[in-house]
Amino acid sequence: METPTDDSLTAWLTSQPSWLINQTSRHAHRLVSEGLGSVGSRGYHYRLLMTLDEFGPVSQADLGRRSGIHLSDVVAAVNELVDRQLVERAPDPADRRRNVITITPAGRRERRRLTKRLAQIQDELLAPLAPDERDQLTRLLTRVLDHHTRQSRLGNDA
Amino acid sequence: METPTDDSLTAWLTSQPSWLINQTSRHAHRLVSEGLGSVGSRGYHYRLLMTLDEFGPVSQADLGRRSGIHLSDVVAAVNELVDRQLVERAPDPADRRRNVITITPAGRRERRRLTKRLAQIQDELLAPLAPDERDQLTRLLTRVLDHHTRQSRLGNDA
DNA sequence: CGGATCTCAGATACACTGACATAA
DNA sequence: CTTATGTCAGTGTATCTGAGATCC
Repeated sequence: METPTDDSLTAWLTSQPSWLINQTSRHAHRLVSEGLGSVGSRGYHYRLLMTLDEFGPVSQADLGRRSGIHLSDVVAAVNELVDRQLVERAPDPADRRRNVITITPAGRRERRRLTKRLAQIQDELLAPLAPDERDQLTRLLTRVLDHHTRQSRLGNDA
Repeated sequence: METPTDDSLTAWLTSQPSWLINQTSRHAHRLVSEGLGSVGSRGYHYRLLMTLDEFGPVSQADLGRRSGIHLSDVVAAVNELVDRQLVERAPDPADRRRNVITITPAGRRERRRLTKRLAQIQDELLAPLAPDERDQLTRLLTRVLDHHTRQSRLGNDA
């Protein structure tokens, strides 16, 4: 399969891992967007609520680093979460540059609701696979992702 | 792992298949974009050249259906391919609504060049996996993707 | 008429860049 | 002076929506 024949070009392309991963990602993204969107949230909102519920009140810069969301996007997403009263933004008296973000009880409920929804989505996404196959896929993807995450970090920080 | 504990929320999230697939897709997409971009092309260009080289001169609507690219995006991408003289656009005398798109010899050469580049990229993408693991991953993703592609088609056409 | 084709303008989600003011 | 923080405006990409003109 290294060199495709001229009468099976698209068949070759659609069997390449990069194509399979990108197309599957489209479906995954669609399922997640519909799932979270049906209750008024986006991926950024969920990731921020998860981070806040686990690591407690933090500054926006910390929030961005821990969640992997760019600082400028944290600003916009936190604005939206504040509007929906799922988090609170307050100046840090100890460091007046900082805004401390705190999740509210309503935010915690929303976070739990979205978590349940996301768990259902995994089931839809991997519907054709048996449980042990799902584990296999998870392990393989984890290794691929770890590899590239480490590669990226070599150039970015440290 | 159905219900995450409160002190491992982000660990739970980053082990979910939807997250693994979406993040891996980002890396795959980056590798493909860099690879094709280094020779002046994008994914759309490549997919269109592949489709044209396999299925011969076709209308833009057909091109969109066969390549899976939205018609409005076919228009823009074909414009760019015409500018680079990789394809030719000519009105269909038999049906004056249609534009018939034909790949040029230069387009064929470019298609072969991009194919070789893309094969290398698969290797970078799956670097941490052994050959049999790569096959496993390909098979699992193919089944997941087939399932959702069929699901989508139930609502779209036919 | 209904339907197909092509084109363009715009929207979305995610990610990133640059500039700036402010404060440590 | 340098660095960190927060904010805003803007870029880029893959995808999709909607409107309109044209033609079968």
